[in-house]
Amino acid sequence: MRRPTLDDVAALAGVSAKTVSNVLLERPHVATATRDRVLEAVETVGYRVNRAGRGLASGRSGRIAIVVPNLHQPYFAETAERLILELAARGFTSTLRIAPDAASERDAVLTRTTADADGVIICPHYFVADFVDTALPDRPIVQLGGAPAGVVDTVVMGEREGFEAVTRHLLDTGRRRLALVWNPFSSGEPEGSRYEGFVSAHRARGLEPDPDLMVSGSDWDRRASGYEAIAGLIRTGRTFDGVVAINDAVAVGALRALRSHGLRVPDDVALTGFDDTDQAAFTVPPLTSVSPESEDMARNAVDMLLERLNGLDAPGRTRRTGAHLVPRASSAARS
Amino acid sequence: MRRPTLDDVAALAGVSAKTVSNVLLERPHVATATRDRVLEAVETVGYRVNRAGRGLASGRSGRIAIVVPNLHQPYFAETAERLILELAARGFTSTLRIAPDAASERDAVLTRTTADADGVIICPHYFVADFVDTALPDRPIVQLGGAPAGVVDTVVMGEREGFEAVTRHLLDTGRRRLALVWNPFSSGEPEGSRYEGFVSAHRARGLEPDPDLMVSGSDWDRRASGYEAIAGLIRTGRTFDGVVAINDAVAVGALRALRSHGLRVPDDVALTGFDDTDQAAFTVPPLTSVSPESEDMARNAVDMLLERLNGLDAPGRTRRTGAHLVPRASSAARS
DNA sequence: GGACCCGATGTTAACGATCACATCACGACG
DNA sequence: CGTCGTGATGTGATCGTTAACATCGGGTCC
Repeated sequence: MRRPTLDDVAALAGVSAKTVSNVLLERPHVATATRDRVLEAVETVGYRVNRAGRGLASGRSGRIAIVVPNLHQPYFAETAERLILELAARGFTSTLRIAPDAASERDAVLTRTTADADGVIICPHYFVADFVDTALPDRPIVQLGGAPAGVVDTVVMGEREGFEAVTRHLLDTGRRRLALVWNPFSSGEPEGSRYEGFVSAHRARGLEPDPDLMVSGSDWDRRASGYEAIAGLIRTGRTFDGVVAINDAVAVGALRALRSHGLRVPDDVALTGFDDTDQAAFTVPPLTSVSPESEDMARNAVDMLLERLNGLDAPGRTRRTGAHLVPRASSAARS
Repeated sequence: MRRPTLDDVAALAGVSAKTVSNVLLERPHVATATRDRVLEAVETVGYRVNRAGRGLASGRSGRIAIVVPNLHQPYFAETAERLILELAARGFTSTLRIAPDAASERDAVLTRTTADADGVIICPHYFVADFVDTALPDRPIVQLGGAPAGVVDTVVMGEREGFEAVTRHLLDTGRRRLALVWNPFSSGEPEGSRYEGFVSAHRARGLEPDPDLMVSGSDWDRRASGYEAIAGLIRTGRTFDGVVAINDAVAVGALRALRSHGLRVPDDVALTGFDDTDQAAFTVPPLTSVSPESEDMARNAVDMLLERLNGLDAPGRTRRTGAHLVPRASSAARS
């Protein structure tokens, strides 16, 4: 009951192991009759390739590392899910690395851990691109939703458009004093473009956002942060009739803060999120959000990675994906 | 700039490759001085083991496959996270397989896909243990939260106690007519023990649950199912003052149904979930739930798997973990 | 009709580690 | 004082696959 090897298949098909290998790798120059015979033999003996042997001989593992800060935030879980499915469709295995802090993110990317993996797709939390520039990694890296950096490919989602759309939506349904709730780690570019969308939508309507209404909580946890930010606004006596949250998690926290301070959503305050995570549809009231078209993001990320694996040598590229408003009850117009 | 191999390390340390290997595998009978010298050499040349080579020679990949139906349901995402971290702590890599339907679950378990993996930990959705018995897998399998089956090890969470606790909690805070909301796939054992807990808590108070209040929705999606179940109860004119949901996802759907039908939680109806997923703390109102002590579950699952990998040969074992009530506002006593 | 080319397949040698076994030195013990 | 046991290390083979190159046969081209 030994697990069958290439040689077993070869013997049965009456060819050499190399030919079997050629068939399985879909190499050119294999006669159709031979291929059929080999494939049949594969079936008969129940052969399955030994990844270790292949990996050793080819220098490739066929495995991509996906790095996320955690899986308990729906955005990361859903993104990881999409990536895994997309990679599987292209014949790659994925290994999931959880990198909750900057050090482990660095670790995961720079081969220290996850030594075997032909490439890395990372949803960065801290990733400031610094360490990628200082210590050049030895395999392709694609960043999903971070600030474009020198050497790595980046997929940026339609943050500017998305925030513009959601802000416009609120302004056009009669809201005038909009709060913007960041998450505490917003320092880099991407949050910048979110901010831009927020501002430009105001200006397009001849309005100017109130700087006093742009806040963030301090907590690591995004939802707690959203709660804290809104609680802070209320405590300091600011008034507002709409809240644009930087993502759904922050919005969920904000929602709870609004309710526990007696503000009704959407009657007193309209609320919007971003990412259109699964949870958005099931909050009470359902949360208006922006869908980042995550299938597109995943596909683009994998595309870029595979191009690199196929030998592409170029400076870091950037691809942009779209985003569209998903209106729900949390931002319904006041009756 | 070739990646350093065992031989490079050996040359620098003045020993043979085998000795280096012995050091890295922490084999006995290595002199301390030698070990130190080798480890220093490893550091100097920046050696990292080649998993493919090791895998080929040892017949082990050091990788465990985690199989979940999806990652967008918080319970699965959080469970996967725990498992990954637990495995990482024991020196194992994880590969995540998403198996949304029965066929792919079967596939993932029976080596067809995921050929390289020393073992499998599966959070079953459909898993009826049937196929494991018919086609004996060639590597250890641990089931997390399913019905105990013949050949595979199983971790069952404290479902009976948990449901008993949460039901008792509702009864003791004055609720009398409790609905039980299943999810549509509840046919097997584990749901049975949930049911038992629900019933036994009633009996312990000299009460009998009303069969008309035990319902499930039909939708695949658990939340939609919860929504549907409650909407159905209300539509058919049943009255109840408490809802025990089979898990948090179902509870979230139920919560939305209650609110959209004008029932207040907890004033009109108390509501409880199960799993204590991250989302429970941030619903409005926060959701009373039962924590399955998931660290324990993950640890037990990994423990059992490693025992098998270390050669244990025994019939399928079952380990039980605890569960405790996490009371929140959704089940607060009426004022 | 001979040189050439190219498609199809086989041969040999890695790839980088571990395993089973051999070897060696040294102290203990009868 | 020789034998043996044991701890420490080295030797050679081996894992299953693919890469590089060789080979072989038959058709094409001039």
